[in-house]
Amino acid sequence: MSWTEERIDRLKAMWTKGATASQIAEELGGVSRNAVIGKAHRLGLESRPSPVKAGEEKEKKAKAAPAPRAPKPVAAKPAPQPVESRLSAEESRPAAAPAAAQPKASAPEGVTLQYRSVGPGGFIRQGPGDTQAPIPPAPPRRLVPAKPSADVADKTSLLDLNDRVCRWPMGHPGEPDFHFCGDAANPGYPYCVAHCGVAYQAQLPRRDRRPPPPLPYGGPRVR
DNA sequence: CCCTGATTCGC
DNA sequence: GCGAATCAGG
Repeated sequence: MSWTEERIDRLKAMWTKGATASQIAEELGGVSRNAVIGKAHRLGLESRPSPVKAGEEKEKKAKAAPAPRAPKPVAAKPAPQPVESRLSAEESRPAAAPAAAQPKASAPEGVTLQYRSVGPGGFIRQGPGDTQAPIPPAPPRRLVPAKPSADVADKTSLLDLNDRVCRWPMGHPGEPDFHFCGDAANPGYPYCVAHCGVAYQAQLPRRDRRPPPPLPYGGPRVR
């Protein structure tokens, strides 16, 4: 691969935007992370927080008489670039829960079991044997203005669940109006079609995705 | 180990 | 100019 103007522009844009060299290399394809870094420097792109550079100011030319470090005399391999398709576990996993963070609060007494939401319908049981400090029940909280009396009346409760309704949790366990979606489940799935779409987001390898037409390159990457 | 960017230096 | 090899920190 050669550095066409187009590719250089992309490199510049992404580098400026803060993408890592690895990400840029993947995005561009056909180049290594090192190639990207090398090119970025040759282009005079401003260096970004480097782990190594953090502790400079010392040594400088502290090359008293150390080994001039000769690279392997052997010719370097041409890097076949097998274009292997890899999906990290992160990327291929069903999507994360709508929300899972539990605010800290003082622990009430007499509570022996706590549940922590870790995903749609998923819970991590925390028993007495667990070393981790018990996570107190979520105090009442609202992400949106409370709907005064949007009661659980006609909402799908835990007892209403069966394999024909969508079990996508709405709200958070413990909250007064916590319920489940309850729409007709996508046959074979625990959720309705809409929530399946949220839960199972197949992620193609970055290089196989359609390049995001407008900058900035698909926005913030989740990590 | 993984990741990161910086640098060197043969090509 | 290019980028693999290497370094070095997190």
